[in-house]
Amino acid sequence: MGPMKWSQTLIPTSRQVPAEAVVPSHQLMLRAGLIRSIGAGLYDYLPLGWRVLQRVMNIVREEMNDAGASELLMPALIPIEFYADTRRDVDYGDNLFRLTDRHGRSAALGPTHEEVITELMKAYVTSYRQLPLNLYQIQTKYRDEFRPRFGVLRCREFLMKDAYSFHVEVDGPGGLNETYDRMYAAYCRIFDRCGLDYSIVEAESGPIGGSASHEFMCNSPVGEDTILKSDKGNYAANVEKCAIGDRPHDLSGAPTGERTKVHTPNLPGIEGVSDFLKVKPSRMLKTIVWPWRAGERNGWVIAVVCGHHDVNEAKVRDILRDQVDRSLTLQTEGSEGAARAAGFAIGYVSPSAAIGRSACVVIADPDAAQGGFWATGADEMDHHVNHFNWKREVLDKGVQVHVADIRNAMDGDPSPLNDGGVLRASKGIEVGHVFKLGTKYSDAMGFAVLDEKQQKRSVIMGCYGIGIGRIIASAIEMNHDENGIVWPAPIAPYDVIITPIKYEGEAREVTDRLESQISQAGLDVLVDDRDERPGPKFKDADLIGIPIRLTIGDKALAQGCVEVVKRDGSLGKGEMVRIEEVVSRCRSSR
RNA sequence: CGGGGUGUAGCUCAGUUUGGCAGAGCGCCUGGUUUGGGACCAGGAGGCCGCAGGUUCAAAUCCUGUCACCCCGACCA
Repeated sequence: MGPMKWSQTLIPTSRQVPAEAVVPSHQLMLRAGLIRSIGAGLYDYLPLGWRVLQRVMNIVREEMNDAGASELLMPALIPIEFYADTRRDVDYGDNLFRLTDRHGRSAALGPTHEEVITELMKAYVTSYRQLPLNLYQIQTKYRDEFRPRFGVLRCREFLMKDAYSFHVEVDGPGGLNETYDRMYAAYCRIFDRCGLDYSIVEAESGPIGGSASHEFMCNSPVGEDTILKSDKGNYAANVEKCAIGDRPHDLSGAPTGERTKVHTPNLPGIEGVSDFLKVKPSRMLKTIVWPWRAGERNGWVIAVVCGHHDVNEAKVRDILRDQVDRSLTLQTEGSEGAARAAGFAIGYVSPSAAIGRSACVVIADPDAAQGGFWATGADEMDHHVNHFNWKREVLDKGVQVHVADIRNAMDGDPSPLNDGGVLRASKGIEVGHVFKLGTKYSDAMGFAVLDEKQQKRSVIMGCYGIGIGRIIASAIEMNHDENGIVWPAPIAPYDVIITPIKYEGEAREVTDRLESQISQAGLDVLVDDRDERPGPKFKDADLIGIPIRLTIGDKALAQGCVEVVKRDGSLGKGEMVRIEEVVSRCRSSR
C-alpha cells in the first residue's frame, strides 16, 4: 500500500484513556487512533485502523479464494419480503434493524444474507451440474443490539465475511461435508495468520438454524461466550451446547425427615430462599415450567435442576423430542405468563406440581435426581418446603420422572466422552462460525435442482462467518503490553516505522532513502517526520505497535548504521545494523 | 427492557450539596530555550455548562420534561 509520512495522514494518538472504554482492545484502539466512536456501537475506522482491516480482509480473501470460494457483493439494505418465507423477520426479533422508506416500504439492514443469496441462487441455478458452489462477501452487517459494548467486539454495524455453500449431497465429492471441512481448515489458516490463540468448539446453531456447527473462539477473558474444554484435550464446546458426561442418579433414596412447609414471603429466587432457609443452593431444587405443543394437543414440561445449576433450554427441547415424544415441541415464548395462568406458583414450583396434571412431563437432571435432603418450592405463593423426597413426593404419587442431562455444563463436570476427562471453563470471543444449514433455507424458499435422475432435490446449504473487526480487537487483546499494541506482523498497519531523531540533514537523507528502498522491497513503511522530540515519537511508535522500528540518529549514523528495534522485544533495546543491510533485515524479520 | 451512573474547552475531569464573574491538567496556537523515551519559560485562542421549558433580581447549580452516552443484569449468528 506504499510508504506514508506521519504528517500527511491522520493518526490521532492519545495519552489519556477515554472514559467509555473498559477493555484493553477498546482502549488501545482509541488511544492508537484506529477508531473513533460516533454513537453507540458505531465507529469510524481511521487510516491506521482501516489499514489493519484491509490486511485482515486480504488474508481472508486469499484463504477463501484458495479454498475455492468466489467473492461477490450483496446489498446491506434488504426488502423485508425476503424474510417472509423463512419467518426470520419474526425469529430474529428486535435484533433485526428495520426501516421504512418514503413509499412506506419496509426493509431491513441485513444481519446475515441467507435469504438474499438463496434468492440469487434460485434465479440462476437449476441443475445439479452447477453445484457445488461456495460464494462469499465481505459486507457491513447490522444488528440492533440491545447493548453494544466493548468497542468493536459488539457493535451495531460491523464488517463480516459471510460465505454460503450449496450442494446436492451431504457426503462424498462435492458434498456439504467436503466444503465444511475445507472451510474449517481455511479458518484455521486465517486465524493462525492473524496471530490469534483460539479454540474450536462445538456450538448451537441458534436462530440461523442448522444441524452442526463449530465456533472459532479467541481465548480471552474479555470474551462474552463461555466455553468448556476437556482436560484430555479431546472435547470442547460452547456452554450452550456442551454435553455433560454420565452421572449416577437415584430417585429411591429414603426421606430425611417430614416434608415441612416454611413461610418464605417474597422470596421467589434461589439465593434469597437459600439465605433465609440456611440451605445451600446445591441442596435446593430449581424447577422451571414450559408448555409443550403437538398439533392440537398441549401440556407441560417441568424441568428440575439443582439450585446452583442453570437449565439449558435447548437440551430440554432435545430430550423432549428424542426421549419422550418426537411430536412434542417446547414453547418458550411467553411461557412464564402461560404457566402462571395455568395455576403454577411461579417462583415456588416443585416437582410435585406435576401431580394431578395430565400431559405433564417431568425431566430431572441427574444431579438433582438424588436422595438426601432437598429444599424446594411448596407449589403455593410465598412458601417452600424442607425434606422434599422424590420417591415420597413424586414417584409414589404416580408421576413418572425422566432423568437426563438438561443443565448448562460447569467447570469440573465430567467430559461427555466419559473417558475420565474433566471439563474446564474459560471465556472466548467468537471470531468465526461454521454451520451445516441443511435445507432449512432452500426448502423455505423453494430452491431445488434436478439431479441426474430428473428428480427434484432440495439444495443442501452451509454457511460460514467471520467477524473482521473482532479479529482485530482479539489480536490486540492477546498482543499488547503496558506501552501499547504489539501487532502480529501479518496484520500490522505498517511493517516498518522509521523514526528519525531529527528529520533533517543526513538523518533525513538516510530516512528518505530507506523509505524508498524498503517500500520497493514490498514492505509498508511509515515515516515519523513530525517535528517532535524523540520521547513522544518513541511512545507513539510503541503505542501503534509497528513490528519494526528503525531509529535514525547521529550516534548510529556516525558508524554507518541505524538502530533496529522490534516491538515484540526480541531485539532488546535495539541492534545496530549497517545501512546497506537494513532492507534485507526488515524483509527477513517480517 | 429493569437497576445504577454521567453529560461543563479537542481529551480527562473539578465546580452542582448551600443559586451570585466559566475552572484545572493534557492537547492546540505564537515567541524563545531545548532535543535518544511523553521538556521548560512567557504569552494566547478555545465553552448556548446535552436540549427544551419552569422557578428566581440572578441558574452549570433548584424543579419538570426530553435526548444521548456508559456500567450491571436480561438479551444475542
